[in-house]
Amino acid sequence: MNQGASGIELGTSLGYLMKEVASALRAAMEAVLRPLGMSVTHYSCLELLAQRPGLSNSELARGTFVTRQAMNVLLQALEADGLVTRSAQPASGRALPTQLTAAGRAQLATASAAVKGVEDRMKSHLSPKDQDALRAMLSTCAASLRA
Amino acid sequence: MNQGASGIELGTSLGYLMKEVASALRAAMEAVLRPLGMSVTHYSCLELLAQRPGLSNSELARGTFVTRQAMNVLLQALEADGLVTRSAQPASGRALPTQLTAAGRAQLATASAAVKGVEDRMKSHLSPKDQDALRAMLSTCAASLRA
DNA sequence: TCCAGTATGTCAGAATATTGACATGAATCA
DNA sequence: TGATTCATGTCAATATTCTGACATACTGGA
Repeated sequence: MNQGASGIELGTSLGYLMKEVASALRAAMEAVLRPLGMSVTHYSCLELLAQRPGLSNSELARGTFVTRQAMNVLLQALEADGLVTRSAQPASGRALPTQLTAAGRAQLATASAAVKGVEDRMKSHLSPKDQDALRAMLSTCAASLRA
Repeated sequence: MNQGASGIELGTSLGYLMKEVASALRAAMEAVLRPLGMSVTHYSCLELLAQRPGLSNSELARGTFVTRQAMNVLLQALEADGLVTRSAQPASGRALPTQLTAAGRAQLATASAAVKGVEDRMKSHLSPKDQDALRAMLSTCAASLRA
């Protein structure tokens, strides 16, 4: 009697569960990254850049799920700290390719190991088959939401 | 060769996928709630309050995954708009029970239907059995992260 | 009883992200 | 060619959330 016929049952809502896991994951990541002096977005940017060197500001923003304005502020800080470098001249259009420096790679190495520990803990009670199934369903959900 | 042995493979990382779905879900919710003049947290608070009347500020904060300070700011706005009422006297301790007003319930009804549409779209390509499996695995992940 | 530990509400300041806006460069098309 | 549309980088203002801090209220044990 607590919710109407068209309401959402929080206890069984996939959306609520998704938010719960995402929130717990973010909190766990913050807990291990804070001692390293990094935020989640900070780490995400470096990780993305390590796997896809040369990404532009806008591409990094999309890959880390923030606006390009927010990523721009972050990139300026990362560049000032000597963790990344941005080309002075655009290779094409206005996009400025970004690369990790040696210092950036070094900082990332520590953070990446810590974050991997968190992710391992998250899936510690899932069998490899379960993990594959979860991956597939999450991809399906993401695709459905984009449509 | 893009990442070290202990690195995270973004393309297959459950954590990254989770963030992707949560981000897409939040964006979709914002898209339908904005025309109604509500934010996601605003909606979440009303929904939680409808299903569990009398929750305190701190309990609402935990249920919507924000700090109690942020929820406090939101509750003051909701109260000023006549959507909720807070007891003047704590029933026990310092916790002040909160209730939805008729106006709050009315606003929630519209929003809840819109959000249900988003959630339905998200799971539109999952069978009922898949949905149960996804729920179970997400619960497992949340429990593992809390531990 | 007293005290340490925990939970809550709330204020203030700082950090972070978002929306809005504008100029620039490329691509598409009539 | 010229015009339109789209993507990008960036600045400014706003909004939202968080961290830090403090007082208050309950709880459990010495």
